[in-house]
Amino acid sequence: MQEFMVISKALADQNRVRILLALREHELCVCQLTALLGLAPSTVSKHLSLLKHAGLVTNRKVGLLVYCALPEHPDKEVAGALQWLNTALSDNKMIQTDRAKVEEIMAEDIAEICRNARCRCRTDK
Amino acid sequence: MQEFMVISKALADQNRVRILLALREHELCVCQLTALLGLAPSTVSKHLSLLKHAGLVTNRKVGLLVYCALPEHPDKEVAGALQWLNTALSDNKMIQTDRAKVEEIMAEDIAEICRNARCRCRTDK
DNA sequence: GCTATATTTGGCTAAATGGCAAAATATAGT
DNA sequence: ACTATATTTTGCCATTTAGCCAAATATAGC
Repeated sequence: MQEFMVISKALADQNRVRILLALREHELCVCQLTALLGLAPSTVSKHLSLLKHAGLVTNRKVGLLVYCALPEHPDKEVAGALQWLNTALSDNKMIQTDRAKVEEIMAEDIAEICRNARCRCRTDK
Repeated sequence: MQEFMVISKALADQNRVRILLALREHELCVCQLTALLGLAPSTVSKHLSLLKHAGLVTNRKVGLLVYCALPEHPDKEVAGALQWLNTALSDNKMIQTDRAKVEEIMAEDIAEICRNARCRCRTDK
């Protein structure tokens, strides 16, 4: 029951749900997800840590970047959760907008994405 | 997306999940659910109001009693959620214990159940 | 080793949430 | 109308949580 509750609490946040659905299309690094959601990097990192702890996301480190993906062999609790997301939200407006935004992000230079994510709220040069 | 989030937040509490799984077997009134969970009636009522708002539960009033049940024709978001609960938790220990407890509750006199629910925390006669 | 950069961790604040008790509401029986 | 009783609403408190910034960590390139 504990495992299930960790998963259901992980799904109880819109930004985390958006992350999971974005990862259906592509493996994405933290700064790309930061660009998608428009949040502080530390906030996104915390969301990802929670999702990972729930078994909903896996990590792969490549140089400085941490790439996130959906698990390849999820257990039945996780698989059921992801299936629910798919059936309930595949045709959702916000998710479709996100999908388009992810395509833009994939097209851009990743260094540029990371820089923008980091400096998002600075006013000084 | 808003509807989905209401549902996912409704599932992010253990007691609400227990309610939903208990209702698979029998329609139950508020005081029977109160007896099952061992919470204050007002707390259970709040949980039920939330579940109802999410479309996960329906109400039927019979005299003084309010009977709760799973929806007969859920939309796809709700149906997917209930399906997830089923696959993830059918063989869960706590849920099986709850099932047994519900059988006991069904066997008892309902007036007695209600009285105990109401007086659960009084120390005086 | 030093610097740059992506991510994580820690500390903080504001808002949301789950719990209870007490009061209010609704309905049945007298 | 009055009483009893099942449920809901309201008000309160303690805990959790999502967000940010600043500091710490990890890795790559020099």
